Amino acid sequence: MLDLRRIQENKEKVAELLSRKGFVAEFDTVLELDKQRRAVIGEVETLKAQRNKVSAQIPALKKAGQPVDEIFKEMRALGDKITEGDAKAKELEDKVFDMLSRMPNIPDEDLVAGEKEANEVIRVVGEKPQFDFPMQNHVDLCTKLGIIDYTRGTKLSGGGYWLYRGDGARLEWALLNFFISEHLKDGYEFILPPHQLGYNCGFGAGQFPKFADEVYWLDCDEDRKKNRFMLPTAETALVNMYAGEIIDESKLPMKFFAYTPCYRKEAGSYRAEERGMIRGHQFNKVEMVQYAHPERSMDAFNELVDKAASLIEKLGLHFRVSKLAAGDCSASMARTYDIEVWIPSMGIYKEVSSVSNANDYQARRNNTKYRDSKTGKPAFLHTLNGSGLATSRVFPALIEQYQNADGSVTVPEVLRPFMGGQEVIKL
RNA sequence: GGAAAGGUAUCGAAGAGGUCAUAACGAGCCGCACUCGAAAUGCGGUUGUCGGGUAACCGGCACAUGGGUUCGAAUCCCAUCCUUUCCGCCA
Repeated sequence: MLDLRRIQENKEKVAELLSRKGFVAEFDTVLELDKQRRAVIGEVETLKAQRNKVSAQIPALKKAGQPVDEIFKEMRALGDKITEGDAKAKELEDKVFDMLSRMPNIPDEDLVAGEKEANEVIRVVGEKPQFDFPMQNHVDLCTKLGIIDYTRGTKLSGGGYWLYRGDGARLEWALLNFFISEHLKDGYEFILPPHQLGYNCGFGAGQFPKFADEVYWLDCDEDRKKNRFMLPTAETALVNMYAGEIIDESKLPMKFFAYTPCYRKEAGSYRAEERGMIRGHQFNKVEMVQYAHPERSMDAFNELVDKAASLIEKLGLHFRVSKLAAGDCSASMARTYDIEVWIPSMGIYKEVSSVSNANDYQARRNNTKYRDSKTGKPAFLHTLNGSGLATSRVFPALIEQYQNADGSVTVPEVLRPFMGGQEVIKL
């Protein structure tokens, strides 16, 4: 949610920044509606003040045996006017709120305009592995090793689902355990949230109303606001934990991580190149979230980027970090860096982590505040999130980058403690 | 799923159509006093939000949520949500 005051004060600047996201801002209507809203509120409040004044005198008048019928008659007319004004104000308020809630977040000043093509690679770690034998892709490797069962996954649930089996399940679990142990070491609090969330969570995270069709809905009430949905990322849960609360400034930054599967429709986004487990309807992810003081959210952001990168680096995988152009950041985010891992068979880098700073965009939507020690007043805090990490790309990258000539796969050293010391996955 | 009770500030809790909503009474927290220090005690402070105003300040709203009745609602009525207890179900 954007701050209407910021729009009021600097319409052109905000419009320019939003245009970098490819969003054509039209503020005149909202501003005009808000002006009307304030005018109506002013009128109604004057009437209410008048009513309150008279109401306060009535008990005394009654006690003194004075006639009140005439006053009641006038008050009734006044009441009708108030009801009318309240309705008008509510209508205007709803319109303003709705319009504001559909606008994307303002990108940070240093982001360049444009889409994916304008992303900037800011760091490359490791090198593309060279193989002195015919390289296999992860689908073939996993199928031959019997560690991922695509056929039976499809049998159970259709396209976009798979089963982890045996050493595959162990490897997946080891990855998650490795991530978890690293976050615990860094002092993040481990959260296991519900996987089914209410509409307000999707709204607060900034994913609704725009992306409400891209999640799986439970229940069948016609009114979506009464239904729950399967979370598309743990961010949707974590970022709403303190909605409507005022957090003591000394508690910031608050650092959390959660493990959940992520459920996504991914309608129409399947491409031939995305075979195997690159894009599924359900994948495992450990998600990090921080609640930060606005003045220190950049520090939190850098910490999250470093954490995500260090995980993939410790796994010994070749990857790069990209600073996303404004248009490639999601609607809710002011700034996003992607960690992208090298998938040898595809010859491209695929996102394994997206680290973002929402600034106060999500906090405004779900009303999460901290008490500022300087002013003593509540203020919106900043929320940040980053995958740490999603396994659905790490797994294929790992299988492919660590493959051996005989079709076996070496287990990265950091994962061995989580796999009972196993060093290699083979038939 | 059924029944009953309930939802008021940081917590406990009173108020049961108006003169008690910043909201009694307890407790907590923050000052200050007393003290060598602490405890105890005493005094003072301690909601959010919206509108107007440079400000001091003025005003509106908020008793789970949304409606209704009324000149006036925490209080009466309706719907929804949630909590607790009991019963049922229990892979």
